[in-house]
Amino acid sequence: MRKGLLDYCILSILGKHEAYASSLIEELKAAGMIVVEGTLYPLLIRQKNQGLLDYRWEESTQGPPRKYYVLSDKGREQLAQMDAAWQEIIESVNTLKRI
Amino acid sequence: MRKGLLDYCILSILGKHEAYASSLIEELKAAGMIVVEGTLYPLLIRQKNQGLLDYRWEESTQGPPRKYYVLSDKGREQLAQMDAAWQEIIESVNTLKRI
DNA sequence: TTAGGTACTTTGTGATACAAGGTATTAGAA
DNA sequence: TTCTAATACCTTGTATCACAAAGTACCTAA
Repeated sequence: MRKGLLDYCILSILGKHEAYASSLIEELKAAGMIVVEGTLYPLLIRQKNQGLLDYRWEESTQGPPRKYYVLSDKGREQLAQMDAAWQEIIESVNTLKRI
Repeated sequence: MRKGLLDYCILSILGKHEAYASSLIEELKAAGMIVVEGTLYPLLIRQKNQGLLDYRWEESTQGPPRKYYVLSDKGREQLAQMDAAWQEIIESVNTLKRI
C-alpha cells in the first residue's frame, strides 16, 4: 500500500541530512518501511536524472567508497510540493472515512 | 503518490454502503481523489476475484442496469487490516520526518 | 428509429517495486 | 601472497498498477 510513497520518503530523509544507499535503507527500516536494494538504487538514479539529487563520492573506513546523495534546490521544491500532496492525501482518506 | 491507496479507498467506501462504479468515482472525486473508469473497473474485478466483494445487478431508472458492489466478510477483514496498515504508514512517515 | 446519456469492459502502455544475480573495493586471516 | 568476508553499488527480468483510449450494451425520448 506504501507504493509510490518511497520517492517522498527518500526526499524527506535527504532533506534533513545527506546519506548513501545502505544508510537510507537502515533509516527506512528503523521507521518501519521495508525497502530492498533493487528498489532503491534505480530510484536514486531516477531522482538524480530528474535533477532532484546530487551526489559525491566519499572514502569509507570500512569498505568501498560511498555515494553520498544530497538534495538539490529542485529537490527541495519537489519535497515541499510532496509535503503538501501528502497532507492532501491524508485529508482525502479522512474525508472518505467520514462521509 | 496515492498509488496503491485506491484499493483501500474502495474498500473503505464499500464498508459504509454499497455502490456501483460510477458512484464510486463520484464519491472519490468529491473527496479529492481522481480516478478514471479504466482504473476502477479492473480494480473491482480483482477485488471480486479475491473474494473481497460481492455484487448484484439492479435496474436503473436512467439507463442500463447497475452492478452494485458490497463488502464480503473477507473484505471486512481486509479492510480492518488495511486500516491498521494505513495508520502504520502515517506513523512511519511521521517518524522519518522526526529523526 | 435513431441520438444521446449512462454504465460496464477491454487493450495497450508506462512506471514502480521486488527478487535474484553480478561487479568492485577493502581488511584481515590463512 | 592469496583467499575470504564484509560492504557497497548496479543490472535484469517479472508482476502489478494506473491511465488513456476505444469498444459494447442498455434505455429513454425526440
